[in-house]
Amino acid sequence: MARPRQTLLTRSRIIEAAGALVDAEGLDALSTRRLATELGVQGPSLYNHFATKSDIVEAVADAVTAQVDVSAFEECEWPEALRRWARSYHAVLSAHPNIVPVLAEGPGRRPGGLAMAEAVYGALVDAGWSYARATHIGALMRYLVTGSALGSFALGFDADPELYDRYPHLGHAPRLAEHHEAVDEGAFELGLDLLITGLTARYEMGTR
Amino acid sequence: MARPRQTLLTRSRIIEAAGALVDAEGLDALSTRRLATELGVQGPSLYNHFATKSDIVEAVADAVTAQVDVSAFEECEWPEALRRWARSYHAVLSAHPNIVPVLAEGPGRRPGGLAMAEAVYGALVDAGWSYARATHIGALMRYLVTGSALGSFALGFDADPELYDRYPHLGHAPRLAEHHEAVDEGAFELGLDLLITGLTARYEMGTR
DNA sequence: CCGTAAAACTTACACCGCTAGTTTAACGGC
DNA sequence: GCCGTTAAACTAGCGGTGTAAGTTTTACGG
Repeated sequence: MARPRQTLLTRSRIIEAAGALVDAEGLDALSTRRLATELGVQGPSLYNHFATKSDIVEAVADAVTAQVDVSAFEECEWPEALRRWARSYHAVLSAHPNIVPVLAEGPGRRPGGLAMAEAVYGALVDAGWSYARATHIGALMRYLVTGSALGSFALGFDADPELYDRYPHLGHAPRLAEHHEAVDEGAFELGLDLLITGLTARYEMGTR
Repeated sequence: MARPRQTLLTRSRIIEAAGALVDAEGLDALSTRRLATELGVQGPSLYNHFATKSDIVEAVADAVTAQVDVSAFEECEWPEALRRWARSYHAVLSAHPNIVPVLAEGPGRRPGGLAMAEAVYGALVDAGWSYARATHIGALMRYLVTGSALGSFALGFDADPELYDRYPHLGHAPRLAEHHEAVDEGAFELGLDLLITGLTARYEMGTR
């Protein structure tokens, strides 16, 4: 086959298939040949639409980031807006856990990430926070959201019970895996509450 | 060469060389052949000492985790102990940033991580925190430490200034890279303070 | 002293990201 | 309506990856 009468590939079709593959089988399953097969095409054909595999991964990551709802910053006061944004962010990452390692490595220059940073940073600065503090707050929220989505803390302890015999306090650890979703949710919500109430207190004290 | 008169490889020698290689050139530079060359040996010889490459990486990660100082939990009240532990954890990860993605994926079953979890969880439970809350707090601290070590937030914005023209609030973003260490430190210290003062308040209110 | 296990080796397989060059179809300009 | 250019698929192949298999020689325990 040479150039087909109707184009087989599109950037968006590639991103969609790559995202589905990552969601279904993880980042390691995303190879150029495998992705091409999924699209009914040969491996190198992808390079007509993306310069590198990394660009494809970045595009998938950006598509996920774009799903985060930042509308709260236009509708609410900053504390409630932060809360709603963080929950949306958290929900999106929970729906696509396999791409989280890419997102956690940094915002990069993905347009979705930049748009999100713009919304958060802008709202905080407009509310009166200093540039430095607004940056810190944005970074902190990112730590909380990506941390809780990246490698479930509870799921890390799924090994055989005898592994914990030497650790007197970790006796319940193997049972953590059963409730890992509740544990991760609980930690996230606790962190969200501590951060936002703490920030609100500082804000009202005038240390912005 | 067949079996040498004196053994060339040891698990600890391999771990040391792998750690140095990762520190110097990043995770991607760690290939079995490259590591073997560094050790004056052929690639597959490593498999006499480790079952998989992943086991080598895990061992490196564990060696890093083992450097974290948890002695504060035996010497201080829990809030100050959390603070000192988190700072030690943060310092260790800052000294070995290239291995952080592995650590951030979860505690796994690495003995160093388990020992750390045991110390933290045990101290919190002994102080009166419920099992669930102690777990949440440990997870939260991990989010903060790994998040701030994983992909510097500030360094993410190193691109060309014109990238930010469309984002009115991100005008200062390119200059973030200059102060990225201060930004990351500031976010970490702010988060640490917010979490610990918030937890102290809850503790004194009796909601443990 | 000898059998066994260990620690290095060589060879090789299947896969990886990606480059180069080829073929053919679509598109814009005369 | 042809025609040069560009685009989108192809095939072939390079250098690299993790690792399995089998070989050789040495060290060690009975």
